[in-house]
Parts: sequence; structure tokens; C-alpha cells
Amino acid sequence: MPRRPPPSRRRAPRQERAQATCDAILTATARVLLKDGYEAASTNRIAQEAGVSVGSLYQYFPSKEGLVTALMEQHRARGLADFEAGLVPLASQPLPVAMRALIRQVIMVKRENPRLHQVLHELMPRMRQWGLSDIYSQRLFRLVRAFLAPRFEELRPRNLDMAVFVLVNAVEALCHTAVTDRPDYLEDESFVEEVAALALGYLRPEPATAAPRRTARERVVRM
Amino acid sequence: MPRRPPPSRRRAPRQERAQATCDAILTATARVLLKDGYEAASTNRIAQEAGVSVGSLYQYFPSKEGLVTALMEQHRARGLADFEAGLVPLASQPLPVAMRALIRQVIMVKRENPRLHQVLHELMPRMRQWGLSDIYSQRLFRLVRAFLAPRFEELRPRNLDMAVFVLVNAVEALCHTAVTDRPDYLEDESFVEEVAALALGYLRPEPATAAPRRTARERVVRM
Amino acid sequence: MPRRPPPSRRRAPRQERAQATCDAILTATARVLLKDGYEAASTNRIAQEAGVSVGSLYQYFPSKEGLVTALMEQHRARGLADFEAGLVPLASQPLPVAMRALIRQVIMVKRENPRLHQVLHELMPRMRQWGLSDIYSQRLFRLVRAFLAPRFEELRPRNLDMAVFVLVNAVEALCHTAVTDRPDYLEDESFVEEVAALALGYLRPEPATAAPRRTARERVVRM
Amino acid sequence: MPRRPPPSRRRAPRQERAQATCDAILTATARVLLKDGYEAASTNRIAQEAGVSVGSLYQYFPSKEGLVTALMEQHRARGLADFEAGLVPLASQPLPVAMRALIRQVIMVKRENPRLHQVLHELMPRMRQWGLSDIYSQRLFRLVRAFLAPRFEELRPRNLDMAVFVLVNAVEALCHTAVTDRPDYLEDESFVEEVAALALGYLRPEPATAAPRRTARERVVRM
DNA sequence: TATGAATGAGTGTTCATTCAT
DNA sequence: TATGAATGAACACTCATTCAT
Repeated sequence: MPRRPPPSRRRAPRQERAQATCDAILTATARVLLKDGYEAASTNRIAQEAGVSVGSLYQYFPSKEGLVTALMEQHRARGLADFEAGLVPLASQPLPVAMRALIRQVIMVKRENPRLHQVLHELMPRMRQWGLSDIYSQRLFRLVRAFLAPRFEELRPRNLDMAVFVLVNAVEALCHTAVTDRPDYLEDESFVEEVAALALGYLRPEPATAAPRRTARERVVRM
Repeated sequence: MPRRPPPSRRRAPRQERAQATCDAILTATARVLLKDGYEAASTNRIAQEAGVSVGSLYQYFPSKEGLVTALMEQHRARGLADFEAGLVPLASQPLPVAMRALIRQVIMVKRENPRLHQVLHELMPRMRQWGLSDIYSQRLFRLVRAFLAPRFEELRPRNLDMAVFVLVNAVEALCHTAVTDRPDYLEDESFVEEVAALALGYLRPEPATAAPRRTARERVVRM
Repeated sequence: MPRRPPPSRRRAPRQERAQATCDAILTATARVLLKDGYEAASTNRIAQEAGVSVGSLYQYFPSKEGLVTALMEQHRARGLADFEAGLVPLASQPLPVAMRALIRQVIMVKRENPRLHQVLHELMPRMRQWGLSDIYSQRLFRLVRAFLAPRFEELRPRNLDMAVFVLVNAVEALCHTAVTDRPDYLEDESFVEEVAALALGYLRPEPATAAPRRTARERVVRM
Repeated sequence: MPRRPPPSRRRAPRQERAQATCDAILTATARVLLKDGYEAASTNRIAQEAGVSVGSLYQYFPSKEGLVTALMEQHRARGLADFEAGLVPLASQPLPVAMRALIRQVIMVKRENPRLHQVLHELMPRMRQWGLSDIYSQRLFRLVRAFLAPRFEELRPRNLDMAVFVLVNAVEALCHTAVTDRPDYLEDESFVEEVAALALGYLRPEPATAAPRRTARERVVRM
């Protein structure tokens, strides 16, 4: 029982001019969102910024909600496509190599336009409230799952779904939080190393507790 | 150039009755925020829910912003105090034991009132926008730093600040995301195990890689 | 299954000042409706005319619809009360006397403020569209029915309900149309006579048609 | 100071195709008016329903107002023509026969498309507001007047104009109100009888007050 | 001639905040 | 101190109409 089709578009632009208008509006939305945040971003303001009239805005987008949703979708679709494109050549790489590359890519993407990423990120709860299922998260999840599945036997975790949940969310959160709280980390190669260490340390089988016998106490402490 | 003092309180309640009013308002704010979200939570509505007049509300809080800030502060102060209280007896425990205990505690706290946690979490960007520095995050950071510092020598990471950043944010994000996306995980003991594995795997020294010598480059690449 | 309670009031005014505001708004509504008609009567315009802010308007009335409904109700309640008051002393009067008096009263009422009557009359379809059942029409119907019932035996019509429908609507329509199309009739005593003749001629038993007997069919056809 | 010529048409369609377009628009207007009412009937919506562009609509009609006026005119012209056609063969019939036939016809016409009749009826005040004189009412009036004039000597009323006003408006109102409030009456042959009784009772000379003499007082009372 | 993209004034309504009582 | 009536700027959104193509 689907609630309603994603109300992000009202009608497809037929003429070339219309497509341009449509794009201008979306771009302006991003700009205004950046400058003023969601609340302060009025549709009139956005239209003005786009150099069109409010009427035109509502010709292509059914509501402010829909407009923002459309922007979000565009953004996430691109992000996901990039991610997938980056993932393909890494399929055959050793895990550590691939992991570092992926993390680096995630950071690069966010570094491109940190404010936009941040703003859209903060918009996500609202989207959920609007009843939009987050198909992009699901696709990302499936992508990572497919990437991990072939090597899962050699890794420590036994619950693939949970492992993907842990990895995806931890990495995403770290990269995102860095944008906001520690932008310097984004430029710091050792940050990539640490995030990779987190991911790889999570997946790596625990060390066969070797030779010299230890008391339980020692074993626990030493880790 | 100090922005302005945190605008959370207009004036301290002197009389007992006033304190009660103040509490009632804060409680009502939480209730309304839960039910309706931030936008739909009007000050009139909150006052009504608290059983006082809007006028009274504005006697104790200078603005809606201030009201929400006060609630947030109360909430975070409590959370931090709890965390600190839980941390003390763990100082002498082996790391894995302590880590599991801490993670369990974080989850428990969120499980208590997931919706409130979620709502307040989603309010944080707005706080930042209001120019409030997040002193609680800083204190949490210092707490964990102090907890980790004595054992840091035996652990893998070499940058303590970055390690704390990584751990705090990864754990927090996982627990928080689980509230929203996978509430079932909150009841699942194996989720605690996985989050602990993530943290401990991150801190654990890499296994002494035996025999054949490698170049630094190689070492970095392999897992 | 009643759709919703008549949405005419938001909250009752407690203080004296509030009651005054409320009245001022209703009065202003009538004034603006008169001048500009329903569509052109914006709520901001009405508030201005009432000398209050829009906000106050919406404190007492939940919507433009509700505001107009309230005005209509006030108006019709008064009209009906007047009608009932006029009807009581006529109960014992001979029918023709009573009928003329009633018609005269209906005309008088409309003559008092013809434009307002007209505007509100034209608003009625919209009310129906809003799903408001017209309780005043029903009460009027019952009133007239009760007035007619005791003498119904001596009258021609055999279906009391239909007779009331015919009388009420014919008289009302004539008086109303006269307001719009022939205001001069409202001042013309012979118009009262004619409307009364219409009503009485309708109720009066057909003259005993003398001599040659006829079939039922024939009787229906002849005059 | 002539207001302006009836703004119902912008220019007469010359080509056949143009006439078809014009008709399509008018038909669509009726359809949309039926479905959505006047306010909700936007010109874009109407154009869409007609399968043409808004631009084309404005090529044939100067405004929404004009469009609706044109529809109204078409509709009333037809109604009047029908009425006139029905009237001709009745000229030589006895009054009661003719009256019943006419009333029956009025009801039939409304029964055909009750919603459209209702919608257009409710639009009439707006037309008046637009400054359009209602030439169809006038023609109807003249038609009925001409019908009644030859027999007027034998009837009770002494003011022909007023009698026509009373008859036309009473019959019209009853039939129209029945459409809205008592659609069952439209199917009820006895309703025709009652309306006819109303009209004929109005026209019929008062019964020759027979034999036993009465005081004026008595006469009035007795009816 | 037909199209449909573009316009923008104008609408109903909300809500944080003030201040007379 | 407490009240709650009053405020009014601001918002999302519509729709009759125009005009470049």
C-alpha cells in the first residue's frame, strides 16, 4: 500500500527552455538552502534566485517539499552512481586496498561541496517524516553487501547484514562528522588510514591467541 | 567576538513555584516536540500543554530558540552525567569489558526514550546554526580521552585525539542510526558485540605479521 | 455520520474586549461582503475593515469559510426568531389575515437590508457545498407545517409536506426576487396582495363545480 | 456611459475548424463546471479538458468571465427556444391544460441535466455583478405575458406585469428548488399538479360569494 | 494559427512575540 | 506575577492571463 508516488516532480519539461528553467530552479534551491537553511528558504526567494517567477517553480514542482525532494534525489542518485562506478574496478582488489580507495572516495565526494552535503544530510529526517522511503540508502546497502559477500567467509563477522550496517554507517558518519566538526581531517591522509583501520579491524579475524599460554585475565587485558 | 551568551534562560526562577512552572514548561516542550516535531511545536501549544499562559513561558525563556536550547542542555547534561557516572567504575576494568559496558550503556540510554533522543538529535544542526557551541560534545570527548589515555601506549593508534574522534563518533552514530533504522538491533545482544568489535578492532595492534619482510608500502596495503 | 461540526467558531471570547473584537469582525464581514462580494472579500481586508489584525480574526474563526458561516448563522437565527415571534400571535387568526401578515413580515425583513439578504442568499449554495446542513430551513419548514396543520382539513392540498414546500419556497422566492429585480414591488401594497392571493389560491378548495358531472380525468384537467 | 459590450466572445470563428474548437471549449467548460464548480474551474483546466491550449481558449474568449457568459447564453438561448416552441401549440388550449404542460416542460428540462442547471443558476448573481443584463429573463417574461394577455380579462389579477412576475418566478423557483432539495418531487406527478394548482389558483377568479350574504369581515375570514 | 511556458499579484493562514489588564 | 488577546510579517501556493516561438 504505497502512500503516494514521490511528489518530487509535477510535470516533465517538454521544450528546451523548460528544461533550462527546471535546472535553474534546482540549482537555485541548492544555493538558497546553503545560504539560509531549509526554513528560511522560501519558494519565492528560490524563484527569485533562479531568475524565474514562483509560478514557474510550481509548474515543475508540486510543493516546496517536492522541490527539495527532487534536489535530494538528484544529489543522491549522482552520489550513488559515483560510488558504484568507483566500486567496480575495486572488486578484484585486496580488501585493504579497496577499502582505502572507497573511503578516500567518500571523503572526496564530501569535500567537493561540504556545505551542500551537510545541508542535505540535515534534511533527511524531514524526508523520512514526509514518508519517502530512502531507496538510495537501500541501494548503497546492497552494493556494499554484494562487494563484501564473496570474501565474507574469510572475515570475522558472521552476520553479513549487520556487518554492512555497521560498516556503512560508521564510515559515513565519520566522514560526515568530519565535514562539520573537523574539516582539517578531510585533508589529512592519516584520517583515511584511521577510518580504514576501523573498517578493516572490524572485519579482520581476531588474532589466533598464540603460543605462550596466558591466564584469562591476561588475555582479556592484552587484546 | 563572542556571539552572545547562550540564550537559554531569561532569568533564574527565584521562588519554588517559579521553578515548578519552569520545569512544567520544559517537560511540556519535550512532550510537544515528541508529538509534533519542532516546526509544529508552537509556543502557544507548549504553554497550553504546560498549563500556563504564553506570557509565563516568555517570562522564563527569551524565545522559542532559547526554550529548546534549555531543554537540549538539560537533556545533554543528564546524559553526560550518566555517562561519566558509568565510566568511573570502569576505569580499572580491562578495555574489552569496559568497552562493552559503555556501548551497552549508550544503547540503554537511547532505548529509554528513543523518540526524544531522535528529535533532539535532529535539532542539533539548528543549535549549531544558532551559534551555540556544543560544550557537551567537548566534555564527552575529554572524558573518553581521559579514559583512553592511560592505556594508549599499548594500543595501535598513534593520534589520541583522532582516535577519540573516530571511536566516539562511530559508536554514537551506530547506536543512533539503529534507533531510527533498525530498532530490532537495540534488543539484539550481538549488535553490542559487533559495535564492541568495531571499537576494539580499531584499537587493537595489528597482528605481528610474521616472517617475510616487507616494505613499508606493502605493510600498509595488506590487511 | 455527520461530516464535521459546523466550523463557524474557533473559541468563545472570554473577556469583554474579546467579545467586542468578535462582533467587530462579524460586522466588518457583512460590510465587506456587501461591498465586494465573497471572492473579493479577503480575510486581510475584513480584518482591516474591522480594525483588528488578521491574527485576531483567526483567533475567533477557524477559516474564511467559518467566518462566513458564523455570519450566516447569526443572520438566519435572527430571521427565524423574528419569524417565529411574528407567527405566534397569528395562530388564532383567520388564514387570510395571518397569511398577509406573514408575507408582509417577510418583505419587511428583506427590505431592512436588502443587499445583505441578497449576498447571504447567494452564499447559500457555497454553504451547501461546505457540507453544512441547513437547519434553519428545516426549522422554518417545521414552523410553517405546525401553523398549517390544524387547519389542513379544510384546505385543498392533501399532502401537507408538499404544500409547505410549495408555499415556503414560492413566497420566499418571490420576495427575494423582488429585492433584486423589482425593488419597487417591495413598497407596493398590491404586491403583498398578489403574493397572498398566490398562497391562498393554492390552499383554497376548488369551487364546487356545478351541474354536469365529470369523470375524474376531466376534473383534473379543468381549472 | 455604456459599460461595455457583453464580453462573451472575442471574435467569431470564421473557419469550420475554428467553430469546432469553440464548441469543444464550451462543452468542456460545462463539464468542468459540473465537476468542480466555478471557482475550481481554472481556464487551464478547461483548455486541457477541451484538448486545446490555454492560448487557443483566449483566442476565442476574452476572459474566464466571457467564457462562462457565453456558455450561459448558449444554455439560456436554447432553454428559451424550447420554451417558446412548447408554448406555440398551447396558445389555443384551455389555460389549465396549457399550464400543466408548461410546468411539465420546465421540470423536464431541468431533469435532463440537473447539475448543470443548478451550477448555471448559481452563477447568475455573478453575471449580474458583471453588469450583464439578463435579456433572456426579459424575453421569457414577454413570452409569458403574450401568452396570458388574451385571456387576462377572465382572470383575477388586474396587473398583468405583476402577475407574470409572480407566476414566472414562483414556478421557476419551485422547479429549481426541487432539483436541489427534493429531487424526488421531480419524478412525482402530484408535484406537477400542485405547482399547477398554485398557478391556476392564483389566476382563478375568487369564487362568486354565493347566496347568503356576508359582511366584508366574514368574507375575508372565510376565504 | 496554435502552443504552452512564463508571469506575479494576490490568497488564506500561521505563529513567535508583545503588552494592557 | 500571570494572563491571554492582539499583532502582523511572512509563508506556501494558485490561476487568469500574456506572448515568444
